[in-house]
Amino acid sequence: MDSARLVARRRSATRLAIAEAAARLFAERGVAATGAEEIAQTAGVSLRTFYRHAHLKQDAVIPLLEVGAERWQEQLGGIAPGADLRAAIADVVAHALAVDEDGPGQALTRGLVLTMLEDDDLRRVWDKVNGDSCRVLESILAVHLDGDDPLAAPLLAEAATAAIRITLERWAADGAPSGAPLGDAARETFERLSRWWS
Amino acid sequence: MDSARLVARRRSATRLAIAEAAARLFAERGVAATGAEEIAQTAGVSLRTFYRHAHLKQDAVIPLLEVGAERWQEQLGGIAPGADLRAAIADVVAHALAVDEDGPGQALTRGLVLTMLEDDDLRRVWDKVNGDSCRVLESILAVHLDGDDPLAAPLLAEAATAAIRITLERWAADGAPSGAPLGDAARETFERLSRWWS
DNA sequence: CGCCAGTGTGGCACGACGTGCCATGAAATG
DNA sequence: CATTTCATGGCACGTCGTGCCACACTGGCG
Repeated sequence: MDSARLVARRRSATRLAIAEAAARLFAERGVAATGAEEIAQTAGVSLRTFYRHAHLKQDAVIPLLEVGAERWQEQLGGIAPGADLRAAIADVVAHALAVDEDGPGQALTRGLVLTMLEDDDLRRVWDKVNGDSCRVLESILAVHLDGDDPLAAPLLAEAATAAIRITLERWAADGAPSGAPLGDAARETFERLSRWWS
Repeated sequence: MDSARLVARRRSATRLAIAEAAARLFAERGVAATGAEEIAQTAGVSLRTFYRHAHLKQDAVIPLLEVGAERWQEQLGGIAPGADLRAAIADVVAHALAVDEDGPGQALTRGLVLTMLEDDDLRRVWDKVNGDSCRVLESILAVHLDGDDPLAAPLLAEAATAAIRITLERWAADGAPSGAPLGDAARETFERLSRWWS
């Protein structure tokens, strides 16, 4: 029973090892100039194992972007049925980017985002991750407000993911966002995108 | 001098032939079960020529999504410097989806969007196309309103592309959008996403 | 008319990618 | 200790995507 958790930890550990090796090599030489065998060797796994965890070579970095994704799930699942959805989502957005504020992962994450925006292949991965996040969020929101407006869920999901994406892209490109914490910047962007409705 | 235009027409003709063949085969068997050689043969070109027009096998359908993209360019370029940007973009959004209203391309386009949303590989292409459109639009808008708010261009671009995307996805999935023309639906969605600022 | 760029195309070969299949080894269960 | 389960490794194989060269076509120039 407890073994399942242990196995899952080992799985995600190798996934992270592969992701970090891929991120480092991609940042150095780009995706096209990095062989899959090379990433696998750097991560200390076989080529076959590499492709078990990453369907495409470029997708190897995705686990690095999904840290904290499980936080979304529970935080969104814990919203009371009658609560103010917009305010609740604003909290989720702010909290999503407030993770490891000033932590050691800051520089690493920033370098990863920069690399993904510059490399043609990784930009496609960036678009896919954002698109998937938007679709997942929309399906979760649809449960909370089924009935009334069919556009409510898509628009709210779009506003939330766009706020996170735009904040991250500006942060990665322009350096620190004038000193304000990332979470607050994302919340402000989201509020600006969604303040017009109740 | 006129030859350049003629050559360009021949180029886009073969591009469209490849795109239509790919769209048909992808809809029938999916991307994974369709060989590149098969698409090339259906389009009447060589395998080498196919890969000259589509860097990736899945990207072969992109030209079908870019019809009318050049209309954006000139329409956006024709905006007066002092005009109301939000209203102008609303017109562009509405006009973009009003193209060949009730035309023969309606059913074809709807089938293509449906296929792209269902197939895992094509959904990545869908995300890429939308992301690229958003980035191009943002760079164009940045020229029109440089100076004041650095968030204005990203947010406006996001609202415009999201409005088009959400309208198209709902139209493809749920059938006709309760009788309203696509252009009007997209304009309404955009207004709703962007009405809060001047 | 003949020669010469420039350009789109086809054919070939080759490296890289991604997967199906089976064997191995380690950990949990009885 | 026997057995089941699961992640991994190794191998082979088909497909993808590209670099390179040759060919055909078109338009300009002496």
